[in-house]
Amino acid sequence: MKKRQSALPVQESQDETKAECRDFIRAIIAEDLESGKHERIVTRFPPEPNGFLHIGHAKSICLNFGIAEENNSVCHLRFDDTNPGKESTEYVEAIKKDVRWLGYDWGDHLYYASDYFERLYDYAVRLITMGKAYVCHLSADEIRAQRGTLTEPGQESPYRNRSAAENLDLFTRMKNGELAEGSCVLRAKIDMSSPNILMRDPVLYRILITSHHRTGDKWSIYPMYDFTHCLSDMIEGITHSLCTLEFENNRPLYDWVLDTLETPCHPRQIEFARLNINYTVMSKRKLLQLVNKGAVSGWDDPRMLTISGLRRRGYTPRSIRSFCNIIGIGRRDSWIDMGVLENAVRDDLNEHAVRVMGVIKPLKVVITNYPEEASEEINALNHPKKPEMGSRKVPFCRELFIEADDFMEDPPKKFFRLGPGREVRLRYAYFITCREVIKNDRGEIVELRCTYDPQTAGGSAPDGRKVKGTIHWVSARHALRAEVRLYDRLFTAEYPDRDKERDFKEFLNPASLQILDNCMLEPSLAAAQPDDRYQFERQGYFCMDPVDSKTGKPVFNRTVTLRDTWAKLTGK
RNA sequence: UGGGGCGUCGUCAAGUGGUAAGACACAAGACUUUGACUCUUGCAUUCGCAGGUUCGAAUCCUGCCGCCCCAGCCA
Repeated sequence: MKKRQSALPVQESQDETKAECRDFIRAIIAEDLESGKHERIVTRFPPEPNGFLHIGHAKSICLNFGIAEENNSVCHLRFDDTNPGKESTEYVEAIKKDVRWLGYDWGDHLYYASDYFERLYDYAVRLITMGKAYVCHLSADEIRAQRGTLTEPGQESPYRNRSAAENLDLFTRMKNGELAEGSCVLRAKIDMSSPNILMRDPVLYRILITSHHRTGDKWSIYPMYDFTHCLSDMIEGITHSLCTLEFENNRPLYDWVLDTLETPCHPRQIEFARLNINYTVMSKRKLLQLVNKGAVSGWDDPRMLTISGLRRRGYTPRSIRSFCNIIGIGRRDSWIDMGVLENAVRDDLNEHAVRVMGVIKPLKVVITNYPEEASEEINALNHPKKPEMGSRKVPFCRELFIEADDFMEDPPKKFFRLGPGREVRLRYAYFITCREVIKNDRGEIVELRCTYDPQTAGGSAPDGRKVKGTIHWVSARHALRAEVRLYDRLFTAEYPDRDKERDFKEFLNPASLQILDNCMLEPSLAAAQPDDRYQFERQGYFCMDPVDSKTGKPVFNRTVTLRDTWAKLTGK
């Protein structure tokens, strides 16, 4: 028999999103601290500014900045900007904004690999002098052809054994822009027969006659990742260089550069599994394709799992940190269900979001026994479990809107909402009974005629009678018109990029965005500010779109629905 | 097929020789003026498979199977 322990009744702060459970990386760090190997831990988050950050980066950010926080230390933000053709300051600024928004602070530890170009060049010269690097005139195709295969060793370049002096001269001319792009590269002299293909004389520098977003036209050669990253880590005194699993093959090269150069310190590279979430794609390259193709409105489209998309969708930084904490750090290829991310926001918003009433698909209701010109102010709680969050007044009058889905002419069993002759409660207001269904020429329901019971003010009956259903409503006369955008997953396939035959874009979900133009919200929402988040009771969490909202006509994005047992039951 | 990794519930994930934590999902029930929230209960005799060592193995050994990464002048 299996015994499950129930959750411990530990009271934790709502802001507690730090990892309580120690992953293998934190275990290594704790060990290095205890053994005295390091007195202080320094980590870094090193994005290339060639796109916007996504939820996968958030995992790395939470790891690196989280470890720094836990150890009273610092995490550097370093831009790995060594490929000028793809990078821009626009991306740099977007990345800084996103890291800050997530709640992390790099203090004055903002760095750029491009700041190290001069020193990197000096290290390259040193390698050449040591006879550990050479200028190679083979074309890209020739280098590929001579690199060998997974099972066959590579061929040594004919340029491999020229003198250091000659190499130095050539490398200087590369630097001075005297040589054409593609005419030659600087290569490490390691081992063309290494079983690790990355060690077969990897390219260290290439000529790129491209202007760099920070160094302009100063350089005509740019260092490659494998040469730059380890040295940048070393220069900054990084103790633990955390990266994703696909860089595992690069680690011997990382170590080779630092060992060969006999650098004063040698950061330890540790790899962890990158984040995968189903029904979406994660790589910047693919996200960029969606942006360029116009499949989404931009990097911040609320359907994108970019940090900026999630922000616009209504996710809170706290919910993203909590998500990163929940999924953990490991070395296995894993796929996280989209539902885990959604749960993280739900939990957070359930705790903090103000409740309001909003009708997304309006159906008019006329309370026939309510005086024509009358109206009243009904008290409504901002949060049912948190009286300290206060209450507000919601106007009520003869004509209202209710959710079209809350009425069925021929309701099935267990349908607790409105139907002909049925009585339900209007939240915080009165019991109403449906007396008549009005249809148009096409037979569509356009209006309901109901009566209310004045005795049930506030929503309870003095005679003690119960109603099964409580529905939300908005006064027609006072309603604030709004556009509401409902989002569904961006892809129809669980693993859109797993299919080798078909392009991932073929799996785009044509119904991922639904725009409802004629939504009716309670008037208190007129005070909503861009990015404000609410729970529309019985519907979900919504946030005011900061881009497309206009005065008098706000746009609300649905962050996530509420859990809906009824929909699940009816198979919707 | 060379090298490097990884295989514990549907999905994540603890566990590192002493007899399978936790979370999500799922199921049943309670509560409910949100079919929400909350609460209660259930949910791996078994750790990719097969052998072996041991009083005792998810943990050690051997063999096999499966999945991921590497042949950019990307990062």
